[in-house]
Amino acid sequence: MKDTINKSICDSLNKLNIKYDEEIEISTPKQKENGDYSSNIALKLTKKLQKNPMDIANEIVANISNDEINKIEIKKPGFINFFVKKDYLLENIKTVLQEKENYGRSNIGNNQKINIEFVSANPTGILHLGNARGGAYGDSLARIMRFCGYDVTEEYYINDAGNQINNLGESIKARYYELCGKDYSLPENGYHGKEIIAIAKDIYEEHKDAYLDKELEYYKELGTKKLLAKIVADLKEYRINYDVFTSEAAISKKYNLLNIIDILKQNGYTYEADGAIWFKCSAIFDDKDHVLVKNDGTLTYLVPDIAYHYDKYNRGYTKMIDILGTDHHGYVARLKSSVKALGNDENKLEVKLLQLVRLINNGEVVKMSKRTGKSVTLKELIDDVGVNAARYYFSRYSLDTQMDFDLNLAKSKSNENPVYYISYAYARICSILKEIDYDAIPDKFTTINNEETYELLQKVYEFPEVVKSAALKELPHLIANYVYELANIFHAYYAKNRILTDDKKQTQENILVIKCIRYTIYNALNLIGVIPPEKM
RNA sequence: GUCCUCGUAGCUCAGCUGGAUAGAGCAUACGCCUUCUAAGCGUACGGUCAAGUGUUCGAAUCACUUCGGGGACACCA
Repeated sequence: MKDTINKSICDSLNKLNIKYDEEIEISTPKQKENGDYSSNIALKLTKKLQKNPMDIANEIVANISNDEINKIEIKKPGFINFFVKKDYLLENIKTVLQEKENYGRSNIGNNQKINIEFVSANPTGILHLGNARGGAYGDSLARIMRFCGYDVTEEYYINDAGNQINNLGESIKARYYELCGKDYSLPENGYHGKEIIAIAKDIYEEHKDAYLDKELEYYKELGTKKLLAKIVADLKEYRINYDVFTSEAAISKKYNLLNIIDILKQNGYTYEADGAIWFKCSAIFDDKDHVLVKNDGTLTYLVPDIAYHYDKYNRGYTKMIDILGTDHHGYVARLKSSVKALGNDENKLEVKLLQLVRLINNGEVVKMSKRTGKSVTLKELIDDVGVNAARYYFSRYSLDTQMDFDLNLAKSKSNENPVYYISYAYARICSILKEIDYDAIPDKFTTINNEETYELLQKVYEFPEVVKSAALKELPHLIANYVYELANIFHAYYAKNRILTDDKKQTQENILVIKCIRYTIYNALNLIGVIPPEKM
């Protein structure tokens, strides 16, 4: 419908010989008396034409003729308001019923290759709340973009090398020795999570003290393997299924990290100082240089990360999205610098920063830390409130809102989570359809004529646009909010209108209408990883 | 100290490439179940959009300043 109005305005402008290069904005007014659609084109043209906007609006309107439009009004500063015939809404019912679970799908992505890397938590512990947020965002975005015709790869980067894995190994070893009654102190930066103790216990139960002479390497490998398996299992339960897991160790093998440093050197972005090799990233985007090779000859974390992104670039994506916590924000400039220093286009790499989730316990902020093991795990969250509630909860806010999370409150109030409100609408529809179902699509709808139904259908009609907008702006929460609003309109409609009536034709058409709602709710929820129940 | 980010109703948040009277939910008060699920619907109450200045036909939205919350500033990752 917007297209039709857009075209009408364009035609009118042509007739008037007015040139307007930007896209004409057509919006849907909040107040009903301001029409179904509205344009501010006259206001935009005031400066250019040096004329009163009301006069411009009048001229434009005088040159519009379109039989899909009922009437056009011009309001105060110069808005042009369109009141349109509702036939397109009835036509859209047919579209929804034909497209079913594909309603809302589009091909704006044109098969572009997109890589979304998210969570990527080190395998030194299990996933916690912050990962739940990043996970919900990344996976929902992937689903939305796929629905819009992008070729999306969901990727997890495993930091399975370096210092923190040494610490992991040491931590497990220490716990194992403890169980064997031997003394072995936990490293200063050791991990204190329950899962670490559990791994040590497993070793002890299986081998008693026979493994005391095992090398550190054994503990490292075993720990990484077990924790990663746990992470993957938790993610799967959270309805995230990655396409690719890339391991830091594998990247190091593939590229020989020294070669990466050599390329940086050849491009003139390194220098030596204090016995270390530095990355001259301040010459690009960063405000400080950083060390690549420490004076003891070992590499910093930066090198494998640079190699990893180099590898991603080699895989030919048109866009790569990294989702990181705001605590990594200083890292972005470094990373982008490295991309550019290696001769790649840094604009293809987009870094999304999510505000960290603060955990509240008994009214006090708890510092979450994997090292100390103080946090709420993803698994606990899922077990306590369910996947649907958790996914919805984290999908409904934009990434830059700071969230306080109170697990007790979340548990006690889980019924207040809007996901139940939406599910309830879905279940109500399913329940009616269990009574009577009807499939045949009529050529013409003859019984639909009340405002609530049109409002409902209008919302359904907007769904594909909302999906596109969510994909382009990379904002999954638009979907979460949309489907809530749809449920809201449905509940109001349901309260006022009987769906099963004495009139057969009317009942049939009502059934078709609520089926549209059902498909739309289902498709929308599916995009944010929520599966609505048919019964509540 | 430098940089980033956030500040909208009592609470949790939408709205942000500038548009018309700033929206929901929760909480509070009051209504609505003989009929398809009351996990629902409706009404009321609630706002100097942190403060200020600027940009312009028009600012919650953009720019600058100030104040407040959070975060980052390692030869840790």
